[in-house]
Amino acid sequence: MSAARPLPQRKSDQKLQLILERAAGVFARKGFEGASMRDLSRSTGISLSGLYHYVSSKQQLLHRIQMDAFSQILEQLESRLAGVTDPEERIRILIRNHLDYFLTHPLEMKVFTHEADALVAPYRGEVAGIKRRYYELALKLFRDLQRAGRARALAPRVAVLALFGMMNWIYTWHHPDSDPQARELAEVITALFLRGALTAPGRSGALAPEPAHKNGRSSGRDHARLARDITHERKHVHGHA
Amino acid sequence: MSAARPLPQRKSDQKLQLILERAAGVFARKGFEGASMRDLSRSTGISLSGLYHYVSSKQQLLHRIQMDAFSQILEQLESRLAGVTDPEERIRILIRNHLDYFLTHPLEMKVFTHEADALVAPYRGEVAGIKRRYYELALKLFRDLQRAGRARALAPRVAVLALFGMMNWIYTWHHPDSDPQARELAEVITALFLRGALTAPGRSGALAPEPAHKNGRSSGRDHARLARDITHERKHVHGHA
DNA sequence: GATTCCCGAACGAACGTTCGAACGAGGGCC
DNA sequence: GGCCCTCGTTCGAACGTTCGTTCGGGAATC
Repeated sequence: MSAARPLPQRKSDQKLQLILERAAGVFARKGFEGASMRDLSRSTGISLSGLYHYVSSKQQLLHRIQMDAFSQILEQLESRLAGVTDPEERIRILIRNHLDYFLTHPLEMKVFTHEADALVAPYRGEVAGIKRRYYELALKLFRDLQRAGRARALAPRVAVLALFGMMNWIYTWHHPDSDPQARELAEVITALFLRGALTAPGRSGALAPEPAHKNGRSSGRDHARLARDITHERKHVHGHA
Repeated sequence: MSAARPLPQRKSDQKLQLILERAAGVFARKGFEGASMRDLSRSTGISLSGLYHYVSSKQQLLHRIQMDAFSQILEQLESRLAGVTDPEERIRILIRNHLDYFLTHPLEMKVFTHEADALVAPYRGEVAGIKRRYYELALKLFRDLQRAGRARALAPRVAVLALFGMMNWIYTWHHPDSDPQARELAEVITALFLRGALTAPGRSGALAPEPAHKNGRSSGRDHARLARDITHERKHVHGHA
């Protein structure tokens, strides 16, 4: 999982990797347009002009971050899908894979989710291409589920994009030290997407075809946590009370 | 529905309204940081310095747009909920109301969805406050559904934010002239959120407790449309082939 | 001695905002 | 009517700052 990306050998590769990491952080915090190359210079310790030895422009830097992230997530998904044939299980893998990458690379994920429109002419098309491959794969997965007679006749485009909405929106509210991790998050979203929030209408009293684990605490806790998250001023990164 | 906001009387109020509308458009197209007051000057026909007669700063302009949008959506929701007691129906109203506003004010919706973090100190808190009220209302609606024994024991915070994810993500892919309008969109999302994508496991052959209307066309159409949307270069506003 | 790495200084452009002067409509006063 | 003064409105020009990027020249490495 962490050895998927070839470790940088040469020293200059390491420095480029540092730049990419810090750039993802700076872009995530201030937005692509709001972040300056001087911010990045400060964050990396490399002089402003020194950055241009590794990167040809700010645009290319964003392009590189987005391409790396998408390539990785797509590649990992394809490898996890290999050999699995059950359509429902394949959807579960898609969700789990997306959230795994999301929560292990929150900065990169925010950048390629939130700054999808910031790229211009030459770079834009390339990112759009890999993004399309990803969405088309998801669409195919959903159609296979329908074709197997296991999914409702919902418009596949809307259903799939709604699913991506659930997942891609997470970066706006997820706090790693107080919110569920990838496993539980994937369980909730999978349950919602596949079976919905309602209990079966017939046997409304006797539920529990689902795991239903550790969710008795629908007390005031979530309430207070949500309120804090929505209000959260920009500074407080973690260290929750 | 359209007469909810008092029509501007005085001439200068009309001009302020024009500025707010165009600013929403400019911010939606270029992002808050990426848009300049000179862009807005060009878009309104008002001179750069002239804008500052109506607006005290760029930040205050964004603040005003976001507050107006959120006030309107929340106010309309509360009025639509009045008198309705069935928990499931109240959730349906929330979804329908959100999407109605979304699709009638796509620019404003994108601005307050995408630029939620662009505001700073004095303005930030106020927007956070009204946003919190909205999220807390949604959370209450979901808890009521659970308390009535009609919803699964999912973590309410995650479930509600997943629902908002489905809806708020729409601005990234929805094209008004080729995608479903609010009614159908609300139906799909409501169906997903409440009942999920899967058909009931027992009677997998005989489906159709849902309307299932006009979804026989799971042909290559959606596929092609999705591909186009994901790839869409910045220019092509409409006029789809 | 060539190549890679790195930086201080500067470039021109664009940014948000301010300033002072002009304009036009309106009202009281002669 | 003619006059002045006011007030809401508008603008060109400029302020100081920050932006992305470039350039020329040094150090370090092979």
